[in-house]
Amino acid sequence: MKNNDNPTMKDVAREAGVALGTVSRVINGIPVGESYRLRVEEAIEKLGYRVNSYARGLKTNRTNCVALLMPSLSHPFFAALTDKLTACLMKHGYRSILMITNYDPEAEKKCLVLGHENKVDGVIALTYSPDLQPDDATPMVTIDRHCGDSIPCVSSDNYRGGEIAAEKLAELGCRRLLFMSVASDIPGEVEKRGEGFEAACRRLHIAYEQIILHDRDTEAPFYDFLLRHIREGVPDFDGIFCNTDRLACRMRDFLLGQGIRIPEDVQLIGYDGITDYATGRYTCSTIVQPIAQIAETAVSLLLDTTGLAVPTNICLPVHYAPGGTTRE
Amino acid sequence: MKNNDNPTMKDVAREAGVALGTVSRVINGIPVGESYRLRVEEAIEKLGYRVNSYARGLKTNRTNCVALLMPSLSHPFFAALTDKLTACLMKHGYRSILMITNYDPEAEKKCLVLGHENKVDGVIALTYSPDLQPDDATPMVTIDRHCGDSIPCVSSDNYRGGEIAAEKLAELGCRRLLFMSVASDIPGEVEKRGEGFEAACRRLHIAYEQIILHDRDTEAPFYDFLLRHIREGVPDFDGIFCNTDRLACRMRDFLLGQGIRIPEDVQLIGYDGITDYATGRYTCSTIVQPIAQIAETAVSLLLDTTGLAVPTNICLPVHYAPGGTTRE
DNA sequence: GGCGTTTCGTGAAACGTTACACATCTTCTG
DNA sequence: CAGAAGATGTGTAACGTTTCACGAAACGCC
Repeated sequence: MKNNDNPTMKDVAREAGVALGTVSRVINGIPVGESYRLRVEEAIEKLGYRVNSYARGLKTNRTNCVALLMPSLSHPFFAALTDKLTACLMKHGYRSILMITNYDPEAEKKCLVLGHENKVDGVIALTYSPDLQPDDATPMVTIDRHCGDSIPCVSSDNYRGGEIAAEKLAELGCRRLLFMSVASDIPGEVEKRGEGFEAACRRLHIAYEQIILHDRDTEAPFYDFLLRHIREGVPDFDGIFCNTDRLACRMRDFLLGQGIRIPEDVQLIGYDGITDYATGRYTCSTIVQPIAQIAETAVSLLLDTTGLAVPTNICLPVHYAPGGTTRE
Repeated sequence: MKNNDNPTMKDVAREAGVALGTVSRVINGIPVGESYRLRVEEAIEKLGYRVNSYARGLKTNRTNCVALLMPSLSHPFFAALTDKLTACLMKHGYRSILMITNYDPEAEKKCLVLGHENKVDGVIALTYSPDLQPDDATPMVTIDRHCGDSIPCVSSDNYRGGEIAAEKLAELGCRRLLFMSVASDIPGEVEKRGEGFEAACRRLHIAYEQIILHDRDTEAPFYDFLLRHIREGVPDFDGIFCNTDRLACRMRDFLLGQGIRIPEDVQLIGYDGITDYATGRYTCSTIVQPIAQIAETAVSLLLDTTGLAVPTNICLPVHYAPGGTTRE
């Protein structure tokens, strides 16, 4: 499969006429006499030597690899998060091993075993088990789900996000609100969006209704629900909060197709701040999650883990971003 | 960072009272006497032994890791492809190391070096360099871009896809077509969609115009273009072909917002077949790429590489899928 | 100018596997 | 029944690094 005549440190040492240990020190940036260093660097250059991370990993028990557990990449939030996580890890000199779990706790466990075998230095998981535990002492950080006090979790302020959505809709003059959401069977941080929304509605004395689905694969019930609530082109609601931009975008598309004007007839707010769907010209209003910051926080939480520090849960702020108009 | 008292094969051997080699054979499925095998398996179970892939990789020079070079995950096609590739690789017992290149040829080269150091067994690249070469003898497969005769490339039939789009629009009665596209500076397979579209239009004697952008970051010129071509609510075009679903979806959203009916006033066809945007109720028509099949083909092309077989370019068929209506 | 102290290079011993030569024990064959 | 041919287990030498004890040279100090 591969012809394997890659030069090793030994070859470099011979070429440079120095000891093996000296080559190692040059490579690892440990002080070495100027003339030696130059000779070694020259030899490395000449031979096209590349370090073998497997030999290094075996010896040092550190691999510079982090496992990323994601339920799927077809949801744009996960894709964006994975994108940022990978970029951020690379910046820190880490490689990311991507594992797709399909929302399946069993698969998640298998991935952790695989990660253990692969000696990853850490795991960042967006898990759908209530209590995922690292397979061994590998450090782990979760996103959007608490998995016990020993595992730090980073999320954005979903509860507050829900509140903001309701407040914003109220501010825009809406009085009959609808909350649409696809929820996980095991409630995690994400489900707090609904709680926050509900609390704010109650506090503001605004009528609200909700439709919550547990099936990720079809949006048909949403359409049916909306159709039932549109009488002669006028919807029962004047404000809708969707718990993802993707959902908001589809509902918007549907409503526009029904001849309902947005935002004139119905105000629509999504959630996530995915630029694909929101925060541009002609796009949805949204509650923006600081995706890049979530990724950075997760990474630094993971890499700083000293074994001594107390695991911290970090909750990052969200904000409202108005969408563009649909008319010019 | 990690307490490291993981049991090794030596521990297992001692526990089971057999030789090291025997443990190795059990683990690797090489025939071993029944009683020995049981003893070893028991010891493995009892100690919670896990193979150390770094030791194994060092010895065998095979790592069961494949590097995935992707320009970004924020485009849903790349995300979906990465999702499928990873799933497919996992099924074959391979792990995928994800590398994000940001469409940057320099970054791509660095990723290949990183891959080499990490001793990946192969590389699957969606590259934006015209001539990406593997850093060493590592097998490589590209997607949607030919990088020389020695490197197999898998893509779908973009030229035909463009043709189909034009034919379909013609069939639906359209006579003034528009092609909208975001194109790469260095034309790859993807740019053939436009060629096919153009050729078909000419062949069918249908008028067409096109707007091709080279900036991935803004869609403003598209909106401006459309606005210039809408006179008193009536667009100059009765059929639009967008070179991605994402683009089609945004244009559709915009047109609907302008009060233009789809598909009554304007027929719209996207490209990719991303379920997020197309092929559902209330969604765009599209040319469907067989994403899962592309992923599977790339993987099997990569893993079957024997060093002897002639590199093959594979072109998979695409098909048209009608979108849902916007009215009920 | 001897003597500690620092600086820097050397060589060998790990790290946890696999693979291979060898030993041992059966089984077959003429 | 001797000897060849298979099974099957053992022990050890790699794989390419890092690390560490050691030695050699250079330096400063009273």
